[in-house]
Amino acid sequence: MSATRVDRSTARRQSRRQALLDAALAVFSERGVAAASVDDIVRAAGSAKGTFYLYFDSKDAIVNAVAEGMVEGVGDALESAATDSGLSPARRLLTLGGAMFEVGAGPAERDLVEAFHRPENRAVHDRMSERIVGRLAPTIAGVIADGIAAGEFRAGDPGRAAAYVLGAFSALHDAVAHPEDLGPALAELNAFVLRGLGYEGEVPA
Amino acid sequence: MSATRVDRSTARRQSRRQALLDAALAVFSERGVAAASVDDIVRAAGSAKGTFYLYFDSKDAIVNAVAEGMVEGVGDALESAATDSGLSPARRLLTLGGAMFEVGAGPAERDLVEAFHRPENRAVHDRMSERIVGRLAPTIAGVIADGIAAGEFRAGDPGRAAAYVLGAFSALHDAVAHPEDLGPALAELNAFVLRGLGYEGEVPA
Amino acid sequence: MSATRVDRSTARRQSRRQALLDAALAVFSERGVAAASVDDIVRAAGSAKGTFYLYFDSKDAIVNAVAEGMVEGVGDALESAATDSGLSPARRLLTLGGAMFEVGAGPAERDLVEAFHRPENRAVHDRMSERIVGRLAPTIAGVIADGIAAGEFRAGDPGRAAAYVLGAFSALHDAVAHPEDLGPALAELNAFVLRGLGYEGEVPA
Amino acid sequence: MSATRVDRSTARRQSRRQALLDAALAVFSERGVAAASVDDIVRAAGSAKGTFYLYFDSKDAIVNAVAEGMVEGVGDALESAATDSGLSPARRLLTLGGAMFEVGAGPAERDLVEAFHRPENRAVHDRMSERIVGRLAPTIAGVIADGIAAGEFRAGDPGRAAAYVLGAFSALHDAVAHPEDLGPALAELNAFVLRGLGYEGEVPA
DNA sequence: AATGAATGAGAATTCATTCAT
DNA sequence: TATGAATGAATTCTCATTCAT
Repeated sequence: MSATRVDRSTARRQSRRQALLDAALAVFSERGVAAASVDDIVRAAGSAKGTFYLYFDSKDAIVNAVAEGMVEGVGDALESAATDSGLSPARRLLTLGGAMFEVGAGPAERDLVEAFHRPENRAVHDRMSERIVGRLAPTIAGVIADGIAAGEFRAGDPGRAAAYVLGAFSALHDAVAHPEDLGPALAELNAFVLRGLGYEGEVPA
Repeated sequence: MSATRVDRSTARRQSRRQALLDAALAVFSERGVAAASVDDIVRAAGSAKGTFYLYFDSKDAIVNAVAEGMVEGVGDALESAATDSGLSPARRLLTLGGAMFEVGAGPAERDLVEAFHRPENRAVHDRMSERIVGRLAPTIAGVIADGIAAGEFRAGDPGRAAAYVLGAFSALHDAVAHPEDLGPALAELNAFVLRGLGYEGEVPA
Repeated sequence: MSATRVDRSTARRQSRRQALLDAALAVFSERGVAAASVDDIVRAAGSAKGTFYLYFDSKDAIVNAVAEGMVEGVGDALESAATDSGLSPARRLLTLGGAMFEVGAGPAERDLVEAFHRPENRAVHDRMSERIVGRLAPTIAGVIADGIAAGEFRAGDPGRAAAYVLGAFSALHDAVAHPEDLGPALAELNAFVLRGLGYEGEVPA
Repeated sequence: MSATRVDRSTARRQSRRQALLDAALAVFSERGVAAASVDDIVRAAGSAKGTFYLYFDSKDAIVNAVAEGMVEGVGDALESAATDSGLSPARRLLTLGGAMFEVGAGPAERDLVEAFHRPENRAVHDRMSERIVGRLAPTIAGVIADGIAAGEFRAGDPGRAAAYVLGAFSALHDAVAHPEDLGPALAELNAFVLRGLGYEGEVPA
């Protein structure tokens, strides 16, 4: 009984928190992060200002939480993809790139991605990029090192190569003007990256 | 006489404006753009707050002007390099990349570049990147198109390829941890980019 | 049966109330009254916020209740001492002063007294002082009037004299820097007060 | 010319500041210090909220400034009175007491004094008392020590005696219910204090 | 009785911008 | 042109109090 009540209240607590996160996401994409006020967020979430501070210590905290939320889960998936020893380094790299692109591209965040391209919203975008990049760079460097060892890639320093690969991957969003271009854009990006690393085989689909 | 006076006052006007720009640059690199107040800027410039608004319409305007100032000049140099028909597309591309890296690497702006890598300053960093990118992307796309036509490059859509190239170029700063790594890092980047575009010749130094 | 149950629940009710009072006392002495939030109090009491309002109408109410609690009991003792017709007015006055000093000097409130000397806590200190003074002033005035009638004291208006006496008594805390000074300080205070009232006999120990 | 302009602007600056101080004084006496908001103050001063922060760093700063302002000047007068070697210690002590009573009793602060007796306003009252007492206690102790040396007073520790004297002095406000009682009240207080210190001569008028 | 999540009015402070001099 | 005092809307955050469970 007590457990049930706790569960229920935990559930409600989580949904409140989630409602605030969702609202923040929405407001951030509409107004940009800097311009978004806590007032905007609670208005969108339909809760009182005080409630906000029940769940987040500060505005900064929710910005981080939003970014965190977008990175969360993806990180693990990426790493397991990257370390899947059953695949060749080239494949693993592409899997990584694909997964990376998925970040923030969930059903509800579709238009957020679009919104992040407006200059005033770059800040969060970058905040997330930093987290992702910070987490991915070593992983990618590892895959590249593997590829070099396997004779698949030619590259100088794997760490630096990882930076270039990430740079190119990050540009995908900029390269895709219309959703229908995504397929070709991704294929071209894959080819660009693999060839850049000295891969000479066929580029896997 | 009148002309002289106007000139002199124009000159003074320009130096005032420049003093504000310099001050803004200094303050931005020290505090970050968002945290920098107009007060900070005028204090650093040694002028009154009202004076600021004589030269700039808003704080936003000076941020743009600072970014503009950093891009200014470089743009033309880049374009002329990119369109120098005496060079092969591959060479032109690398020249472009090198020039791009110079942006904001002048003597006084050395630490500004460093500062722009601090997360809170990403906004301007991006603002400038956007301007540079906005200006460069078409140029690069043109060079790539030339390269494809010349049979030097293989690539799908030149516009998208330009985005990837720019992405990789932008990552150079991230890749270079210590100044002495710049040489190798640049060489590797050049190779990465040219190979990524399907270039099969020797990578020019 | 019913009576027993009521008693038991009354008892529990009282202990809850007391727990809140104790917690408030503790929090007030640690943080100061203004800085202490209802949250702090209920956290210290181990009860829920709503419970607080079951026992007290407002934060203000518990502040008064804490003050009341410190005065409570002492008041009666003071009055009976003051009206003990077996003693001379001078003695009765000194008894009063001694009793007054005991207020808030109980075992657990030792550091509270110290805390009340910190400027930010003056508010409660005064709140209590007011209550004590409000209750004592007439009593003291009565003793002084008795003393005048008995030819022991010389003073103009007994009410005003009572105020001065209370003022001097209140200063005892300020006068005692170290606990070991208390003895001499009290003796000097007694002498000061009695002589101030025109008492010319030997000052009783 | 420049000097004149500076003077004028300094003058205006000072008057603005003073207007805020006056407004604060008024608001404090009406609402109490804790309940008074910066909004209340600027509304009363007829200036904008930002202006407030042009002159004071924080709400706390103006509270201190108000207290300071009330103490200011009086302090010096008190000390010079206390150290006027042409007077006997007894006289010097009474002069001190009289001067002390003047604090905050200026023309415009008349009702402030009254207001300070309402419980919620005790905080500033105390803030000022502290400053005054902190400044006066050593001075008074010095006068008492002089009096002991001169054979005029009998007292144990001059420092402790000073505390009692200050306590009694402070009670004057409490003793005076109606303004017309001030004369007799003061005379009685003087007698109380001097006798308390063992003074056996005639109490000076 | 007890709980604690929710409330929302209100507080202090900041800062881009204006304007009288 | 230059000044800098004045402005006030907007922002973040607090906390006493309420109320559904």
